[in-house]
Amino acid sequence: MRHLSDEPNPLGELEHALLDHIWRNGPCSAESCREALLPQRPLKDSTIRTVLRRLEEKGYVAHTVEGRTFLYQAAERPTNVAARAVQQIVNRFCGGSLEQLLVGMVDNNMLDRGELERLAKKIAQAKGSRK
Amino acid sequence: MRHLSDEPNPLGELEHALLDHIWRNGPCSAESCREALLPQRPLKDSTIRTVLRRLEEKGYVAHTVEGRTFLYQAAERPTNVAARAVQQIVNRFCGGSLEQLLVGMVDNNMLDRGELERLAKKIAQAKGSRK
DNA sequence: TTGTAGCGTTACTAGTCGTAACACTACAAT
DNA sequence: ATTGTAGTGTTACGACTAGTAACGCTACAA
Repeated sequence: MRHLSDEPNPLGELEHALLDHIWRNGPCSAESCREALLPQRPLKDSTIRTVLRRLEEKGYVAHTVEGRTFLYQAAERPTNVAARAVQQIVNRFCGGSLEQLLVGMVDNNMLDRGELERLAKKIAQAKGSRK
Repeated sequence: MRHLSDEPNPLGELEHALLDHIWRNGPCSAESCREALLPQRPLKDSTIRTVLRRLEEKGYVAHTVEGRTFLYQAAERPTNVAARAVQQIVNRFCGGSLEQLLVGMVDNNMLDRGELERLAKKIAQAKGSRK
């Protein structure tokens, strides 16, 4: 019983591996994806294609037709996907307060306060000069 | 085929609702949980108890016995759960770089650079005086 | 002594993900 | 012209998860 108000799509492990490959390598055919994963996971081509189609249904990738071949490319930058996922978490667990989340990360020694400060400065600067 | 290297447990919607209730209200019996959710979700008591047990299996809550009744209480603070979840996301999607994540959030207008800076200061300060 | 509150056990259902077989189509080489 | 094949679409099956719940057992209270 999936709810409509759910967040826009968790990724399975293989799905993630494929998406990741596309993120790293840019547009790929199903076959090239398969070859890339071969050492880790010897899978049939139909498997790869099924998963790629699912990734497309979920909106993570899109394909264009090149000759007879589908070229899959990422629909979004990974950091954007991550950002939205984090937003969900913040809403669910931190009452919408990003600050609380960051405090929690400090508590869990995932980043120390110094680093956080440094990051903030860096970003504030970079943002000024970028784009 | 669930993988062992998976993150330590996604929550379903009802699971989350119950956990959230416990977070807000402190230790509760199954029955009090059920009553609290009644308006939104009229569920049988056995349903509530099943989900609470699953939450316990997943490590989100623990129970103590009070007379004949189980009192469920949160095993962890929500911000800690959130922090770990975010860590997963950062690893998966941002190459482990929290900075990239934050940049993404700025790009998506989830927080502006000013706010980020302000947060960093606040946290750096609070951390000094707290605990 | 019996009703009932609260527990444990078990189960059904729908959905997701990993995995894949099979069938169809169009081009390429014989 | 025929056929191999690369690439596609369709369909499916098994494992697992989450929502939902029935049922049965036990101990206290009236």
